[in-house]
Amino acid sequence: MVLHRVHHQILRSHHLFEPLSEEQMDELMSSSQLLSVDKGAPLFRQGEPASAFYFIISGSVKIFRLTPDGQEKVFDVIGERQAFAEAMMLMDTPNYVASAEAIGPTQLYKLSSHTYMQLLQNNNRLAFALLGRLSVRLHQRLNEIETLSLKNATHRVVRYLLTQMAPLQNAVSSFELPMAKQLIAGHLSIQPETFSRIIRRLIDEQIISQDGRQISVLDCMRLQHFE
Amino acid sequence: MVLHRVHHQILRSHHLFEPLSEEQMDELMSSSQLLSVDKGAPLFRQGEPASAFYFIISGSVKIFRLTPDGQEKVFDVIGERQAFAEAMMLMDTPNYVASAEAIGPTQLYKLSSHTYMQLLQNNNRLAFALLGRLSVRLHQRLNEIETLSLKNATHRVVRYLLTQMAPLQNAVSSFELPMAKQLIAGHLSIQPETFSRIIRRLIDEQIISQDGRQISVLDCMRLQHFE
DNA sequence: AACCTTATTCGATCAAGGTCAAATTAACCA
DNA sequence: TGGTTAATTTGACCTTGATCGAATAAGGTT
Repeated sequence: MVLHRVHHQILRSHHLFEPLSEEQMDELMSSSQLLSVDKGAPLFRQGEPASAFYFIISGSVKIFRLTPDGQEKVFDVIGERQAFAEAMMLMDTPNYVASAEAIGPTQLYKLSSHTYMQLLQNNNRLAFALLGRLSVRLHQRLNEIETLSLKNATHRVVRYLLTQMAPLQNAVSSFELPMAKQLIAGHLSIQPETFSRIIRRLIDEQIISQDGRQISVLDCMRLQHFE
Repeated sequence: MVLHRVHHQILRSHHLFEPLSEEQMDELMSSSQLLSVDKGAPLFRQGEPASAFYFIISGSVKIFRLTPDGQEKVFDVIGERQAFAEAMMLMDTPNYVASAEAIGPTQLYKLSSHTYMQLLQNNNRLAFALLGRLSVRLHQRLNEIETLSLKNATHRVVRYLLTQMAPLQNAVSSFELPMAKQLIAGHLSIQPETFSRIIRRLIDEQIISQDGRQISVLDCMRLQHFE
């Protein structure tokens, strides 16, 4: 019960729930369930009927599709205090368009799309919040398409590293890769081997340094203009 | 004036305008302008402040970005009776995230985002219509990302052809490429030469036939499983 | 129709990056 | 902690598709 109150606080700090009244919030929560899942646990599969969306309390989840030849294409990795699959509510297709799986031990809420949709009907601020979210997502996708269109793999990796350090304080220039290198490679549509080789080249050129999953950018200017 | 009435009819048949009352529609139209532009006319450029969205009466418009090396990446081609840049209204960034240019003589309405946003505030059905649009767009982008992630160029071209014939009647299997082959190649992130060669191979294998911009699919099954 | 411009096609060459095999390292679990 | 599995790295090789040059075809204009 105490936990629930903490969770309510966390949920409320998110765009999608902030505009709800206490009663509405309670209604939503009473139709939701808290899940604790292990690494690799599937949350939904592409094609399944979509009746819920999710909010992550702790851990992280990958959103992906399997390509015809069995390779997995990661569209997104969702972290703590973030929602996903919320766009599904509005889709004319009532089925998920991608699959979701925990990439580590994860605690998350499964929320009823139906209940949320009903709340939307009567709360214009809520509709606006959702509109805002969707347009941000759309923008993210545009950027991703641009990244994928970049000529060579090196550009893609460089751009990826730059986006990872973007939200950083100016002072530091060190960050942790948010997922296994395999997954990052998939995200950039290159092979793990190629990713590894490009990172190696950047290290050899003393543009970055690496300690496990920790990356330090030594020379940001050269990184930006690499190759 | 007669023209205007016809146009109103056309606009009203679109999701984004159907839920408006007559008065609201008049209000929106009075803050809009009808543009007639030639091929190549720029409508907006990436980075410009975004205060309007558009609806095409006739002709078509490409949405694109210029990559660092000057190549143009076409995200989308918008045709008759379709709206574009409507997602910009809600973006926190008040600037266009891509550029738009007519790819032929085009007649279109430039509509005030500000006015539309105000109408949104008081019309929940309108908000829902917009939400629906955005989620469709999002889905389109996901599919495009998947296409770009497909290993080889042939897969991309095949998939493109298949999506072009998807909206067709089952009986016929012939369609016209909606834009210059150059642009299609850009859309698929391959070179025009490569596109041309893949088409040639498909013709040689008697899977499709070509007459100018007209493509006929002779053997849909083999197309689907090509290579 | 003659002319000019742009788009498409084709051949030849070459480099980027995928594939396969194998070694090394990191992560996990009892 | 030892042992097992999965992830990462490296090397060698080879395919795909980009690039360059040039020919041909298709549109547009006067």
